[in-house]
This record gives sequence, structure tokens and C-alpha cells, in this order.
Amino acid sequence: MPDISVTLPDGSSRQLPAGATGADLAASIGRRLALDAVAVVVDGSPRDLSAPLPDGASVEVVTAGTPLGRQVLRHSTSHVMAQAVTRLWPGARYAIGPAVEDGFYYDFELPDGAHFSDDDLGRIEAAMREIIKEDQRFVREEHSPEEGIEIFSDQPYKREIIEDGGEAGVSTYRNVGASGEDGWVDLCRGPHVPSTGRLGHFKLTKLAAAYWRGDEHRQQLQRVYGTAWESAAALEEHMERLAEAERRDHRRLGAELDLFHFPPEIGSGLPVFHPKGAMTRKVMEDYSRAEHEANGYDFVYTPHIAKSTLFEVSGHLGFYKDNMYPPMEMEGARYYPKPMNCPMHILVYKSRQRSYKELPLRLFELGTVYRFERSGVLNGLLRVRGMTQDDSHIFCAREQLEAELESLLAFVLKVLRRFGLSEFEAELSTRPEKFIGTVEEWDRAEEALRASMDAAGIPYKVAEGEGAFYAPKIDVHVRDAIGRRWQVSTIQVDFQNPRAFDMEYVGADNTRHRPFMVHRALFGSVERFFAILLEHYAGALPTWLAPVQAAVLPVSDAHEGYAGQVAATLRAEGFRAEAGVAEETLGARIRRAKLDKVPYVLVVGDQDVAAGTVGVNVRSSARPERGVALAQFVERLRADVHAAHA
RNA sequence: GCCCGAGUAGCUCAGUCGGCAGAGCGACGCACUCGUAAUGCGUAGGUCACCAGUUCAAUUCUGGUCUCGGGCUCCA
Repeated sequence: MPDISVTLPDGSSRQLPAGATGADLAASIGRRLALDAVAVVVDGSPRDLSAPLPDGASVEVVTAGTPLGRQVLRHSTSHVMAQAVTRLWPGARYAIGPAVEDGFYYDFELPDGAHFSDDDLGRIEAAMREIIKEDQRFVREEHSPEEGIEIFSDQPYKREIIEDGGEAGVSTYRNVGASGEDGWVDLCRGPHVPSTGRLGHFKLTKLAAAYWRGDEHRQQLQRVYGTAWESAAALEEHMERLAEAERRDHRRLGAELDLFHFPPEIGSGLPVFHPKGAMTRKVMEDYSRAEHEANGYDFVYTPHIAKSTLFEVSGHLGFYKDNMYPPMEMEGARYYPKPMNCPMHILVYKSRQRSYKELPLRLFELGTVYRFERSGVLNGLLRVRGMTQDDSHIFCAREQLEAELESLLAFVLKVLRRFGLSEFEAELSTRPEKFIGTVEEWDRAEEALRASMDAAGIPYKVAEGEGAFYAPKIDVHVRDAIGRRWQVSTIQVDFQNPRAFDMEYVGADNTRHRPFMVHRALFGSVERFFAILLEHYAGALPTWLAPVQAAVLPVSDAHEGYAGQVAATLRAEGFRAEAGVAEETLGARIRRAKLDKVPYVLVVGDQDVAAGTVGVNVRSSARPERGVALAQFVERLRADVHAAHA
């Protein structure tokens, strides 16, 4: 039999007997690799280990612990889950079951309109472990579409996929037990692990409803989520990450640190900030104002409600009505709470005739808006119904757009960095199928946005056709301390509103021109950004943002007077300091201050009163210091607070 | 809005197979006056989310409503 030759990723080549498979290749390289292998990539395409390798191919063996290997594991586990569900609910229909970030899901329609309950997760897991124990092989088969439709005669979702796919052939995977009996079959491109015995480090995590093909007008299916990993240790690590995320949950921290809450008496999605949360928010807002002032923005204030005509012109009542609170009738007019600030800012622009000499005109407002979000989407401060945007609208001449976007993005990133967020990824959303304006305008705006990201040096992806109907946009995402991605800033170029409001300026040529408009929210919403910071810092806000920067604790009540003086001195120096009273044991008071995540706990006793010193217990350190001169501590605190502004 | 789950003291939760409810923490009071992550004792605090229904009796069972959580759709 003639040999074949394949090329490995390191450039070396290997000779194998004709008909050799990926599994044979892995085995020929090493025993360990053969055990770890879950699939191969042949000339760039993922394949089963059992597939024969073509002569001359480039082949990479995929192991379980790699991103692609985990995808294969997860997708294979989702098949096992669907198989388990059909064992437990004969007649269940299964739709799609892909691998997703950190796990997988599968969508089902149970017979007789049944729904899963939480208790079912354990039953499904048990059935899955049975299937894994049976070590069923994943057997790939190729069929014509007609055969596929025949195989899935009782699976309408699979049939729909085949019918809509319009492909020349379809492939299926059959799970076959040791005795060779035909098992459960699914429509699938693959690849899969060789057999179910390769799986096992998984957990079913949650239930959800999901619409068939993501369309809320179609059948609602039951979705089961799970996670799967290459080893028990990796699964355990993942579960620990989830636990860490829960510990950092801003809703939990908001209650523990007494920062904010959502009174049911006010209504869903409408938070109140308590004094400590409000202090941090005030520092954020003061900082934002100072930065905007230093960067050429003009401040405006606008009302919370406006007559319907304003939102008719802006297009909100046409395109955004479902997200608006209903109107109030007053003196024959209908007043709507504003869902966005832009129409108001446009009216400021239009208050008089504008000259090109005024452009770019940058209007800024911490503007509170109200949006009627559907109840199911509310999520702590991350998704609310009343929020304050650090909102800006920039009006500029066409030839200023590029430079303006470039400096704008640089400004955005600079501010985000000062809040300790430094890993950015952006997304450029481009012209959708339905759009207004000209292709030339769009191309120019997209190009300007792209250039600003190149200039800022941040990585970005292009979301083709994802722009709003009126404009392309950049969304800036940040990664937090535990690697989660959050969308914060957004920058949108708008062609629609300048036209709708008939905005003009007089150019150097003494004729009228239409300005370009750029919408920009930096934090996104102050509430949301506050929540992201809380989660990023796990509640231990940097000193400049901490509501209480130093807590002064007297050792006994004899030292309360001195503690008060120390706190007063710190406040006079511009810091946020509180003096305590000696009501409980010192240990208990220190513990409380630490749990409140106060950056500096100062303990003062006889020695400090005599020497004018403080004991310094730093939040991030387990070892307290003694006998630090107060003046010296003031300088340390000052340096700490200013470090964030460097 | 839809599916699943939850709602018991300020918080975290136990409990009642239908018979007028309990712990820890917190709050308050008294004692303790203390040098770096929980001093002791005591007191108060609950229409068991709300509204109906079944029942001799409902916090418990049934239905509805509201709120919260996890998803879907949507989005800052």
C-alpha cells in the first residue's frame, strides 16, 4: 500500500500508510497526544479523528485543552445531552445545540407542551452519565438532503434546517453503543470526539426559554445550558470563576456597602443612591465635568420632558416609541419623558444662526433619560429604566469629522484608563441594508471611524450591516479584572438628525452648510459605569473613588477627641475621613471598616495622642504600621489620590 | 413580553406532611475601655410579598397579581 505524507504545524512532514486517520497520526506522534486528541484540522477544516487523511494535507492535531478542542468537547456534550433528553422524554424535538463561550446549550420542544423544571437538570445529567459510561461512538454519515429529511421525519426543526440550507449533502452523527445497535442521531457538521467516553467533566447550569431561530414570533423552545471542560480541575476552576463573579455582583455589593437600592415603591429599574454610593457617583461626575471642561466642551442643561412634536421630528416616535414612557396630556399637548438627550441639544444648537467659526461645537450634559425597558431585561444598575448619560453631541463641519473623531476616541480612552480600565476592544458597526443618506456619506463616516481606531491603536472588529439606520458607530468594550467584557462608550455619526432638524451653519464661503453630528456617551450611563467599576474592583474602589477614604478609630473613649481632630485635619486637607467612637472592641471596629473596604483604617491610642501620630492599617495589607506622623500620612493619602490622576 | 425559579425579622436563611414561626448577623439597651478582622448579657422586631379560593383552620394547598433572579428577544 502506498504511503501518504502530511505536513504538521511545525513544518515537518510525516509518512503514513494510505487510509491512515487523524487518530493514527496522533498515535504515531506520541501516546500522550493520542490520548489528548479530540479532533484534527485538515487544511484548515476541523475533522473527526476517524476520518482518513488525504495525501499532502497540512494536519494539526487538536487536543482537549485548546479553544477548538473545548468547542469539540462542548458540542459533543450537547449531543449527549440531547440524547439524554430524548431518552427521558420520548418524542422530544431537538433544534440546535452549539458550543458557546464557556459551554454549550441545546434547544428542545418537549412533547405535550411540557417544560423542564430545575429538578430535571439532575435527571438529565444522570442520563448523560449513563450514555458516557456506555462509551458510544460518534459515527459520521453522509446523506442527500432527501435522505436527511427522511431520517428526521419526526424532527421538524432539523428538517427546516436541511430545507433552508440548500446544500448538496448533509451529514449526521449517530451515537452507537458497544453492541453496535443504532443509537440516537443528530444533524451535524461535526467534528466530534471519537466516543462519549471521552466526555464527563460537565455540568448543566441553567434553563431558559429561547425562540426558534431567535425570532420572538416563532415557537418558544426550552433551552438547557451546560458547561464542559477537558478535566475535573478545569471544570472546578470555571465554577470558581462563576463564584467569584457572584461575589463581585454589584447588586450584592450595593447592599453590603450601603450604596444604592431599588425601592419597589418607586418602580422596577429605578434606583436610589444612598449617601456612600452617591459620594462615589459624585466623584465620578465631578471628574467627568472637569475633564470635559478641559477638553473644549460647553455645558448645557435641558428638561426631562418635551412635547410630542419634538420626538416626531427626531424620529423617536417613529423608531423608538416602544422604549418610551407614555405621554402626559397637558393643555392640549402630549409631553413625553425624553429617552435621549440629542433633540434637546440640537435645539440649543439651533437657538441662533451658527458660524463655521464656532465649530466644532461640543455640547455636554449629564442628562437623565427614561426608557421603558421590557421587564425581563432589567438587571441591577446595568440595565435600568431611568439613567443619567454623560452625553455629548458634537456638531462639526464635514472636513472636521476625521480630526474630531480621532481626538474624541483618544479622549474617551484616556478617561476610561483613569478609572483603571485599560484593555479595550472596539466594534465598528457599518451600513445596514436599510439606511438613509448616501453611500458616499456612509463610506466617509465609516472611514473616519476606522481611522480614529487605528490612530488610537485599539483592536476592533467590524460588524457588517449592524449600524443604526441613520449612522455607523463605534462601541468601545473594556475587559474587567476577571476578564469579563463590558460595553461602555459609544460614538455614532449621525446624518439623519441634522437633516430632520434642518440644521445649518454659515461657512467661510458665506453660504449655508449642514453640519455633521456625532453622538457620544463615554461612561455609557453613569449608573451602568458605576456598576462596572464596582464589579471590576470587587467593591474595593481606588482611594480617589472610595466614599470613605480613611476611618479613624480611637483605641478607647479617652482617644475619641484626638480621633476627631485627626479626621477634621484630613477633611481640611480635602479628604473624606470619618472618626469612630470606642463603643465596641477595637478588633470589631477594625473588622467592620475592613468589610466596608475603607482604603485606610487609622487606629489612634495613647502613644499617638502623645506623639501626634496615627497607626495605619492599609486595606490591601494585612500588616498594620504604628507611629506614622499625621503630616506624613496626609502626604501618602494625597499621593494615593493623585496617582489616579497621573 | 415569554420560559424556569424564588419571595418567611433590616440582611442571610431554617421551618411548618394545614393547627396562632425560629437561628445567625444587624439594630437598640446595659456592662466592658480595649493597640489591629467578631466582648458578654439582654430587648425590640414578622398580616410568613399581595389578593382571592378551598378548609373548622392557610405562612403551608389552588388560582391570580406584584417584585426579584437566570435566560430569550432587545439594549447604555
